[in-house]
Amino acid sequence: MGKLPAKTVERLSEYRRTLINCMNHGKEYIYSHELAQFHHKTAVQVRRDIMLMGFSGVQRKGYKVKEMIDAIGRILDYKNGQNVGIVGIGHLGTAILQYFTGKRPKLRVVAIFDVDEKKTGREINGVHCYHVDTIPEVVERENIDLGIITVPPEFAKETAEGLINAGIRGILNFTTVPLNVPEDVYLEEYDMITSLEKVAYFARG
Amino acid sequence: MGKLPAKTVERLSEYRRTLINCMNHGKEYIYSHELAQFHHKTAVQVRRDIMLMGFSGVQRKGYKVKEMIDAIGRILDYKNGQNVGIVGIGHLGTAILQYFTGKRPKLRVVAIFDVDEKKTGREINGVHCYHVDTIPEVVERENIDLGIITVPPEFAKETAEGLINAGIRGILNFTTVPLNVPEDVYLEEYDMITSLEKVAYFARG
DNA sequence: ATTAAATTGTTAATTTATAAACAAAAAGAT
DNA sequence: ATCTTTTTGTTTATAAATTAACAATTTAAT
Repeated sequence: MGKLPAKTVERLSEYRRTLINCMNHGKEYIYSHELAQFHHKTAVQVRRDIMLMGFSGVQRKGYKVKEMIDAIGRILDYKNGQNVGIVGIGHLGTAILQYFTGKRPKLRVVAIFDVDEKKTGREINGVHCYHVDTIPEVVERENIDLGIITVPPEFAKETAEGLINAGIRGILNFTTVPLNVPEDVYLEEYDMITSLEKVAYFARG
Repeated sequence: MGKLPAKTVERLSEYRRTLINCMNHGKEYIYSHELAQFHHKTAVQVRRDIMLMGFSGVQRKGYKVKEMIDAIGRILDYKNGQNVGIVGIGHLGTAILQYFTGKRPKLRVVAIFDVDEKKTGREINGVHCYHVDTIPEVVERENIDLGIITVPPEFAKETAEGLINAGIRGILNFTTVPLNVPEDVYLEEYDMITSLEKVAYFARG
């Protein structure tokens, strides 16, 4: 099946977050305009995204929450799940690790890496912490597909290279250093400073 | 002066990051295609962004790094700077705080807020930690324009309301809960799960 | 039953964002 | 000096994303 537009994928992920919350509150159906309001989007856009993923609602009743969660899962989740490794267990790495535990069963953080001997060899949040030097073996053995990089900027490049050589398929880079990856590795970069500078720019007249 | 497109503002912020790095390495001029390569963009886009902000380069030599940093500063930085408050000093809040210290003199983290008595009343990374109950006074007294929310999801809504009532102009929300803000408050939301789910989706065939 | 109101699904239009194209100018080579 | 190459700046074209428009359908009300 052909890939959906990146923007639609992002929104589906956001919708699912809200839908799960709705389900936990016992909500059975949801209208496109309700979902839209949560995410500051238009109802048309929500319906269009839903159409693109091949799901259908019930006219005059909206979308069945539980079914739609499953439908998004069929798009976003890989059959047996994907394994994730986090490199750099400082504050940011730990925040991400905590964030994930128990939230997305199909995205499992199965290993974390650091250089600090106070951390390596121990478990943090139920996940074993390995030394970064063991990335090649551990990525192979634990079948890790995706890497999250939260190391200090000066180690960003070599960390990425290590992960790529170990056979990783996707990288989420939180360092301030832009990376280069081969064509067959998907790279996503996020810089908090940019986000805040954007807020700062638009938060004034 | 009219506002630039949001995408251009984001890229200018990213360019500046790289330019500062170039300057620190003694680089005097940079070509549009060099800057483009760093950020996985096209040279045309870089030149267009530069044009939109009203800056000019030197033909056959490129852009003067130092001058361009200043030019971006005239766009992104507010005259006397803007003050920032972080609410929630868990791992994520601390990571952001560390990230910022000494990096952007015009974006000053002047206060952090928490409920934990082990943290309130003390200094963390050189910034005083206040109890969240004192947000109204501290925001007023310290002239805080921008708020970063890194509290547990169940407190996201009330935190935002508190900041808004205290007169904040912009919010960067890192919680998993979508917020609602009045028209005159700029809101930016970021969810790590969405980023990783996007990577997971595109990192497979 | 009939009508009115509400909501989905989809096509068409619009807007925004990106890329292509190319003139103009500067540097260097001949 | 003249020509060639390189790179900027800007316009025009293309592509992507969003919004508008509206038919189809269902529910509820009269």
